[in-house]
Amino acid sequence: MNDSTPIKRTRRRADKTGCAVEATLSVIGGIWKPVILFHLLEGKLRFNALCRLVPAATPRMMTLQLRELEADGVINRIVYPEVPPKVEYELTASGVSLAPVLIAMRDWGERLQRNDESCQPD
Amino acid sequence: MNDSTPIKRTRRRADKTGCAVEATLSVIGGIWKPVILFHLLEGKLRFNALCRLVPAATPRMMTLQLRELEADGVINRIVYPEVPPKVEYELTASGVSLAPVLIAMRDWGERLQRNDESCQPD
DNA sequence: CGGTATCCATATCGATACTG
DNA sequence: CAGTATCGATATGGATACCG
Repeated sequence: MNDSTPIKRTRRRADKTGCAVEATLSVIGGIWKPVILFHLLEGKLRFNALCRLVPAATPRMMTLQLRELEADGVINRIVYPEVPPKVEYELTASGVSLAPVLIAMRDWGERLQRNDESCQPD
Repeated sequence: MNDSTPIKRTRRRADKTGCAVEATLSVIGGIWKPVILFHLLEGKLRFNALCRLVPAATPRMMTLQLRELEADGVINRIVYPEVPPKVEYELTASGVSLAPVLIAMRDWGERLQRNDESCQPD
């Protein structure tokens, strides 16, 4: 099943054409990115923990998304030099500042889910 | 029908795994969708007007995205039966309720742009 | 544990041309 | 004006296997 993102990395153009929205999309515009960030709002998470929280994203995708988020400065990758390996991901200050966006998305999604439920009981 | 049956619907499950965020993404999770919706916050817009506001999106993509947004009930497509053809798009109540998300995205994007600016003066 | 590399099917999207 | 059709290039993302 493919239910991944049609989204590719939006350009960083998001220029003065008036769309600051595009700028934001260039950072969180991958399907799993907002979800990942949302989970990280609650605190640091290890790679596998994230994979478990977003089962539809393969480890490969998780890595790719994580790398991009890191490159965009919204998350930190913390490597603990020990055996067995331990890596944690956490939001940077910039990432934390995305909270309003993520919370708004969650809120809206919750209402959507309620509607879907009443239409398609599962 | 290769391309006309496009854009895999991002999973509507957004289930109880805790990710209402995914549910939202299933609706606005197309690159141009948030941008389109954002512009529509200011009022109805005609097809070409939207194309002009989002130059990077080809008419083809614009149509595709618009159709999905319509199918997801966040915009209305109003056809005026006249010559020359006139079609307007407007947010539905559901679409309007996305405002907090869109505004949050714009706000965050504006700050990002300021940062980018200070790094890459144009 | 936390990845990475490769293969490969498919989806996505731009360009172009055409229509009612 | 507001699209649609078709072609083809490219990217996306799953599966699998393997490594430090």
